[in-house]
Amino acid sequence: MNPTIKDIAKLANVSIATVSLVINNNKRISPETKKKVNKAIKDLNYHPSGSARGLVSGKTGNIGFILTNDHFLRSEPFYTRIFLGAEFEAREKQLYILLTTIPSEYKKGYKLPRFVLERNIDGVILVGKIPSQIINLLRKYDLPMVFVDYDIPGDEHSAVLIDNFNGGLTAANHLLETGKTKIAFIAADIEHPSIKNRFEGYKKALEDKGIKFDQSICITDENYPARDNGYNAAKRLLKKNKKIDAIFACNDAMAIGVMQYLKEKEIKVPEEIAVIGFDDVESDVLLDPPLSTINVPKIEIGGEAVKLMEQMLKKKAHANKKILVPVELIKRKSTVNE
Amino acid sequence: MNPTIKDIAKLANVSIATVSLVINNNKRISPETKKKVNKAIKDLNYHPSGSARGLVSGKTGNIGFILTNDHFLRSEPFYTRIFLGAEFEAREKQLYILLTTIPSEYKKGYKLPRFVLERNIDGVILVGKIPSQIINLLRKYDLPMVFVDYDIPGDEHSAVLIDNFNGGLTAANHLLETGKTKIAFIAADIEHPSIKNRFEGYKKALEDKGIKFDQSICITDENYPARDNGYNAAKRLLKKNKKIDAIFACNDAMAIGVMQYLKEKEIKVPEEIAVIGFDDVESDVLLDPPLSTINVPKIEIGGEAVKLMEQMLKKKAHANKKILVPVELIKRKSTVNE
DNA sequence: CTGAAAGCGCTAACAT
DNA sequence: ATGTTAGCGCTTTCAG
Repeated sequence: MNPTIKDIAKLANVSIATVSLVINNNKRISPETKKKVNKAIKDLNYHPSGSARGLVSGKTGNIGFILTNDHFLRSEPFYTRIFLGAEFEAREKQLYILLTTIPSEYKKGYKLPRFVLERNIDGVILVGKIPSQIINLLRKYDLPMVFVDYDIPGDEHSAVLIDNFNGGLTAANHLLETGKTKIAFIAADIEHPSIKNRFEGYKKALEDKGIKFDQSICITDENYPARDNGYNAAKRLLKKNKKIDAIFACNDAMAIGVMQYLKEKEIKVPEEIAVIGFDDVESDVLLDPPLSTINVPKIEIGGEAVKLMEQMLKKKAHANKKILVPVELIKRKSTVNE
Repeated sequence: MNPTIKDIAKLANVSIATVSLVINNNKRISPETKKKVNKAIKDLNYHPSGSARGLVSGKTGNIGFILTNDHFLRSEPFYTRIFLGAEFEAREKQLYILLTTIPSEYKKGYKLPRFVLERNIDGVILVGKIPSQIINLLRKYDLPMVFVDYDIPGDEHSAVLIDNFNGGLTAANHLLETGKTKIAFIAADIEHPSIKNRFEGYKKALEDKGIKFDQSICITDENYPARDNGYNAAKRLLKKNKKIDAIFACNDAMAIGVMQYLKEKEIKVPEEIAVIGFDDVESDVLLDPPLSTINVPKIEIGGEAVKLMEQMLKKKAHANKKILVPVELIKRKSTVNE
């Protein structure tokens, strides 16, 4: 059986209170007893029980990580990598991440994840777009919350956000610099704040160069930002018979679909149509040609979310801190030859 | 504040013991009181505290999921998808997965993950190759263990294993059926049971066709089964100036590297050299030509591991049950034209 | 069929 | 500086 605090107390000839104080590094304990107790702890290979601690302190050392089903199941490892970054940072901080998914659409009768109901977590990280009803339900528990990649209005929450506006701006500027002027934009769910911001950045870049924004070469109503829909959007775009010389896809998944369509139609990338994506997922380099994109530091984002959460748990950060993570242009052959 | 069992007892006019019995579905409770109590539970939106429950029952409802660092950081989402499968199944079973990584190499002074030391889990799933010293440390805690994709000798553990032998056999047979006879095999860490079994399957297929096994076209000493090393292995293979007409890579990551090398050398796939991998990772279809492979049902494997764990926790399964998961040939253009 | 009471392992007043 | 003690919220004998 595992040793308990009593065993340590007995072995070290002190009270359990003293042991507890030593465990928690209380300063008002003499060096000798501290040493004595620590020796007993080491000798018995003692570790305090998480449950017991949790019961009395109300702290579990766990952080909930909530993702919608569709984000979780995306084939491109975008949110997965954010999770990995979070897990990595959590380990450093001696915390654990409990991951769970929720439905993408709220339905009546929906129950919150068990870990919030049963208080198995100290705080919750919400990643990507989350139904507002669920956010409201969650608000009733006074759990620290950190949003990731979802910019809901209001100021009473913390968030780690991607600099989507600048990303959109940079991507479009890059295409402009390579001499392209008829730049199409494709997306799904333009109401998503992240996508909207990318779109705004794109518009701003055009505006700066004095190029008139043309809604007719923008597709923003595909139903999900996946490969198929990228393929589909490219098809729709070219069916219109507009002369475009570049496509800026709101994410790499769609860009990959675009590339596939262009390859089928034997349209030269980037000479005839340049393509740029957004996210920088693993498989971009496998494409032919490799896909230019805007790198989003996914691992870091996960890490930042956990850091922020930890600060909030220690009351070192206000519950409304926002972190804006910069992005970076990655030039590959889908936009520049050589 | 969250309601406790006392609040329910008060509201329902019963003792807390009765409430507890109702929660745990004890049969010797009258339908009326049961109804009364359940109403109170619903009215107050009560959920028992995980910590309190854990403290007294010794059960946490959490399962540890242990992966080595390098597996975790692999760019191909293989183990990640097994994790997703586990998480998916866990949710069904009202369990939570705590993921953590451990070093790939054991070092003295290594401490087990906090969740085992602090008894935050009821059982542990070990995925991929795990240093034996760590396995031994873990054995001291009497936690149910399920191994995944790692076939350690002995019978005192449960495992979910991939049918690697048949996979290797199938892959090689497929190449043979397309008329290839000089089939190279490339791998890293041939001591890994999974890889060894793939190799054995390959050998068996050759033997069945009466083709003599040729060690000189097998490379089994690359240091890690990643893209770079696949590239490297292909290079080494072709430098030898042997006439080979197919390459069977021990996994897709290496196969992707092979494809890259062949493309650079302008060697036609599959006409001159056919290529087949193993795993069926997402990006296979993006390659040019798309990569034939052996599909490993990653999501299912994670799910099976959790199911098995749950059975063990409920004592419905012996602690030495082995599950062998079948694999499937996926024909794509890297081995067959048309 | 239900209740009283002990106790799981720990923390945090409060004493000394 | 250290010990005593009262719970934290629950399960589980044991009585009734």
